[in-house]
Amino acid sequence: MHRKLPHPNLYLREEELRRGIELLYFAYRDFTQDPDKILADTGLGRAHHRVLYFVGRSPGTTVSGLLKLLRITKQSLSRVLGQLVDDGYIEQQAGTTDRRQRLLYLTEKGDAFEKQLFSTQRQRVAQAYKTAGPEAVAGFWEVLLNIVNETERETVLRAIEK
Amino acid sequence: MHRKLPHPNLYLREEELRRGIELLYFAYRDFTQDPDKILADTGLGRAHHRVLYFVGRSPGTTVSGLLKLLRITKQSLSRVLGQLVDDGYIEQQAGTTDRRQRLLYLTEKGDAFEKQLFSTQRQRVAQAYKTAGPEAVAGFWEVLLNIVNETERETVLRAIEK
DNA sequence: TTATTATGTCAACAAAGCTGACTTAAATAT
DNA sequence: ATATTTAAGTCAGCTTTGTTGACATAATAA
Repeated sequence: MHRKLPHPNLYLREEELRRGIELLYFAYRDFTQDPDKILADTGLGRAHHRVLYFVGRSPGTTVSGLLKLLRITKQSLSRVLGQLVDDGYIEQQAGTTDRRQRLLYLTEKGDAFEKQLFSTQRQRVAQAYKTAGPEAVAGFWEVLLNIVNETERETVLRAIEK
Repeated sequence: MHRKLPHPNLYLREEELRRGIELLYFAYRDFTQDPDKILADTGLGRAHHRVLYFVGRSPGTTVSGLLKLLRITKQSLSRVLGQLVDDGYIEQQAGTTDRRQRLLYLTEKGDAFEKQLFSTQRQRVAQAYKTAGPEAVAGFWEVLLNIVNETERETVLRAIEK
């Protein structure tokens, strides 16, 4: 594994920090483009994808759980979520212990669509994992996790907060 | 270094792919928030930051170079770039060999502001590099680079296309 | 001389965020 | 019991940042 390592004593140098920033920017730019292409044909956008993704990842999550996770306002979420419900991608159920809550679930249609969107990113990420190898993947996770706000790392590892 | 590795034969499993997707999303979400806070006080936004960043990174880049790099339309760029020029963050010089080109440079003011914005991200990324260690950083770069569109990896490594 | 290229501009529109004000129903606290 | 807080939703209007389409100017290339 003759992988280029950042110099042990110099890995905080500006050049290496900027490389990380740029890679994060370009990787994010390209990895969102796959689902965006599919979404363009439906009436939905990237914001809808996020909601589909996280509801699929954590069925039964609540509206306020999603709000915290996505860090947007309820008015923004409401618009997007309303469309997803109207179009039959998401179902709402009143909470059992707290009936004010709306527990969110993907419908079959929503599940199928999420899978379709995921499959494009799956390919891209799988190819990257495969090319880079398991040790690189572990490093990738570790650095990204440490870039996330410290207070939210636990939440991120659990994928979603209910 | 008892780092958790993805299982060699199973590293393409869905769970591990979704972990990568989520980490990318959350890391991006949090690492953009630092400069956004500063930008909120000026009249500028994230789009302006990107232009400042890449012009600073590659002084003398052209308008069309930026357009390809950022993958936005010239009308979008024009609005943002125009404000940066009007506000004295960026200077334009006619190209020497091709006088139609506008070569872009940060002014002193622009350079100072870019440095201020960068410093917030620098801290975050430096801490993550330090915590994760140099091998992890190498893996982080390698996976991210492989997530970028294959046709643009060279460009990304050169930071910017002129 | 003509066509193409680099840049810029006007106008209109869309996605997705925001603030502020207000409502309803259910759960909690006093 | 009553009052307060919480979860969710709604209406209205605004901002940022992206998009199309049409057209203009100056410089380069054919």
